[in-house]
Amino acid sequence: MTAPHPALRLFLRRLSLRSRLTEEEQRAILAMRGHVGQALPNRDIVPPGHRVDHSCLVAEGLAGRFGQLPDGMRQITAIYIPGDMCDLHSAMLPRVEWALQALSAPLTYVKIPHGELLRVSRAYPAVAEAFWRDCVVDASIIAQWVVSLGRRSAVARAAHLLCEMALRIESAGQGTRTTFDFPATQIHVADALGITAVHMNRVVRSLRQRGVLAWTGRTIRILDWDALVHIGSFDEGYLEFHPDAERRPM
Amino acid sequence: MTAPHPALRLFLRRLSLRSRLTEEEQRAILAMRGHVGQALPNRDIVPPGHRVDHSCLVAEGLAGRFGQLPDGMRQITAIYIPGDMCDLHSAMLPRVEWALQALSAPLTYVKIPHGELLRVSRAYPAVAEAFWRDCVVDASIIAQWVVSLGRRSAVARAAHLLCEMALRIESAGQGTRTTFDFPATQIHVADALGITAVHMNRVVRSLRQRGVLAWTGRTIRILDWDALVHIGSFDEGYLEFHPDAERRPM
DNA sequence: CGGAAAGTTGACGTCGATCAATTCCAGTGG
DNA sequence: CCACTGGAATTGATCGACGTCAACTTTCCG
Repeated sequence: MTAPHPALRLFLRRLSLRSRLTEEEQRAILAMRGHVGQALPNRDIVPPGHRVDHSCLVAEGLAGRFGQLPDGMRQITAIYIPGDMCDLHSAMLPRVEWALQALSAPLTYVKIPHGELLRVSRAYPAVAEAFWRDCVVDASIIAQWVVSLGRRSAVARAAHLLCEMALRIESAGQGTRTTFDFPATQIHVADALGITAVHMNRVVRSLRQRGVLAWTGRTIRILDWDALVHIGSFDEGYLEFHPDAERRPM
Repeated sequence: MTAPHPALRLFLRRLSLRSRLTEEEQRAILAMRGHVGQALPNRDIVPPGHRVDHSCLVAEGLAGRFGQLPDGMRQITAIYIPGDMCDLHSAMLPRVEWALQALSAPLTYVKIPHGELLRVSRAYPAVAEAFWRDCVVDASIIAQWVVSLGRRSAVARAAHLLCEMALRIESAGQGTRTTFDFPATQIHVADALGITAVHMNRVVRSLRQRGVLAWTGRTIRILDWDALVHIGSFDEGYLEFHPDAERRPM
């Protein structure tokens, strides 16, 4: 038996942030088999309108979930970091209506067949609930994006997203909340915030000039965390860290 | 044994749109016990920042999930119709960060204890997956809202939402896609679309003048479905109707 | 060293916000 | 039966955030 892929350990770490799993359940998750893949930005890893039979686990880099409009405009509806199973939900709804693309060059990911995921989740009810809970956390994050897009200014939206990414990256052990690798372009972030690349640039400039942010190349340094939290009126509650003692199946 | 509440039958109907359940599993769902509640708009049914021990199933009327900002602005992140279990996800994450409010006067709902939901889902893996899938469908809808808020104009957003509500209401057996009861106010819809009530009114006027929509009192009549679909560049795929033959646990 | 993609900046236009009335309507009490 | 009331709907005038268009510069990578 070969060693599990490091990305699976990250995935287990993410699950363990919100769900308690026994040794055995953890072993079962780590034992899932998959195929490693690589991808470059601007080409679909998962194309919309098709049926998929596997979920993609980010191993290295960033991935984004894209909604497309007939006029060519696109909107990112989720950003995934290492340890995120981008489309765990496709195990329940295998016909997908969105696209998955790399936001970094390169992106490394592991394709886990739905068969593996369902086998483990059906063998261990606690794993099924951990997967279910993971999807719920994803939905909770998307709901916050709705709030941002609906009611926050462009600068506030940017600040909020940066806070979110900082904490998620920190909790995944991929950096600290004030200094982390962020290989996406301003264009990608603009597509996530629902603004144009031009305006995104002005937003970044504004945050830079206020001495809140330093964003050079692929690294982001947050120089004034409290200010950023304030600008984005950020409240980390929705990220749902901290597993709950009562969440074990009986 | 008393008869199950009619709302439970609607809920089962909703689940059955996407998941296949055996007779026994269906009976187990219908056997869940709950307490009926009523609510008026503008008062929290579920307040944010608290732990809940039950999920709310809409029986009659409309409910909305609200995100709140410090400055008092609010954004609706989901609209629920009869048969929707508003916060089924709270069974997995009982500490909620949003509020639930009535969008109609009155709203009737059934509070189902998490204990009941978890008991049934742990007894029947297929039910657990049906619940999981239901949450995934909710997330899929929210993701479309992100696309709307990020990249569509106000009129397009309104048209898209109306199409969505029409199909959801039709599939719940509460009307047809062209004529249905919609007891929410323009203010509520504005809060869902991320625009002001004033502009919402102009949007409605525009759709009315184009002969697409008639919205009088609590009834909506869509006079030109194709036009509405076109204006909102609406594609119903994300609503995920039609259960899938391969979705049964083995 | 050359080319493409990303980043950056300015000028100008527009969609939707804001402010401020006014009208409509259901419910309520006299 | 009618005045009264408060929320919703409606409309106009004005303003500002962000989009659009069009350069130009920097960075990256072969």
